[in-house]
Amino acid sequence: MRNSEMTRSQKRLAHLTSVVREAGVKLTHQRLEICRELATTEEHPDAETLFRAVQERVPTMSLDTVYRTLWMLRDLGLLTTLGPNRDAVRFDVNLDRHHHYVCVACGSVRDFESEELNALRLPNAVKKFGTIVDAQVEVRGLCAHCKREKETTAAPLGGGRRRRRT
Amino acid sequence: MRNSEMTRSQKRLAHLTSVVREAGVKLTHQRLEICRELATTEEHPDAETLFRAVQERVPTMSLDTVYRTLWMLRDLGLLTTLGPNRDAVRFDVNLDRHHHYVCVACGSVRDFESEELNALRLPNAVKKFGTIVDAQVEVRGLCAHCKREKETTAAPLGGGRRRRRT
DNA sequence: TTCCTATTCAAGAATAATTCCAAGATAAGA
DNA sequence: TCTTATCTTGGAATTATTCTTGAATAGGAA
Repeated sequence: MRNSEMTRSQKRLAHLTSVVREAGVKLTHQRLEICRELATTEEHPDAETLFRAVQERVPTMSLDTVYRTLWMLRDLGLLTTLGPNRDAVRFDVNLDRHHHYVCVACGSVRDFESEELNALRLPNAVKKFGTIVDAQVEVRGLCAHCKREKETTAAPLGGGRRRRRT
Repeated sequence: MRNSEMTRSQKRLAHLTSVVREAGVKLTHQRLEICRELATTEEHPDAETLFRAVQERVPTMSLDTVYRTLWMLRDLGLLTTLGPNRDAVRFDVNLDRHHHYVCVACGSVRDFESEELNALRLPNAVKKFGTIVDAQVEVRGLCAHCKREKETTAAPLGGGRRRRRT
């Protein structure tokens, strides 16, 4: 089968599995099935939803494995999470129009303002989804502090997500 | 004191309290202190952080009150939460450059693409925060489905956040 | 001011997402 | 096949958030 004949989800699955393998991570039955599920979804599922879907094919699947696999895939750059990756809901009292810089490592968020970004025009397709109350840019990156930290201590893969409270 | 002489945080506090009052919501000691704390912060705190800060001035303050007050303020449009307002972390396997439409009511997320948005230029100030791996637009609004729902049933204020699983 | 009462609060129990732990399985190289 | 480092599981542990219930109080009325 030539690449051009593969469906979108087939391509995705091939990409997922090849990157996992190349990273030297064992491609277990469980992980393969999770990848399969991820490859076909056009949604933004949570772990529980994936768990339930995969469980139909692998009845012994555990929720913990789903979580561990998802964080591992994230660490390999194969998926992202929506919003700042956090333990708790965070509140924003800044009522002025502004945008966010989110550190993908520690979850800290910095505000910034930009007339140019405020003026951005949205495609018409968006209006079909529903009403629009706000549009803001979310920039993701590694903040200066975490970058320094990462250069000194290399964390292992799939190390979970929680930043323990101190 | 003229308005122009008020500090940013004084203005914020005045705005918070006046909107609360006008909404016919009792401005209790606890709520006032939470507003005070919110007015001074330039961060994006979680409920626990606010709780600890306010507790120094009001030792009997309960965490539940902080949560209830925050949701109430959100319902009045005085603050927002970061990211899609959710119970669980959600994952995004779409590796193509894309943007999100997030429903503020049900938390559903739709992807959309836009060459114009992909090309947006970030202000230099952002680069000082750290490295940049991605920039995406997050449009918030009320999705068609929730809009319809809202027109038929009006929910009370401060009704919490959780969408119970069905 | 004093009283009334709907609203609000505190404390702890309940719920639910996510992670940890210990012991048994298994992928993949030799 | 054999070996072993890595993985998975089920259940227990954590932790963010909400619920419940009886006590407290803001703000209007007398």
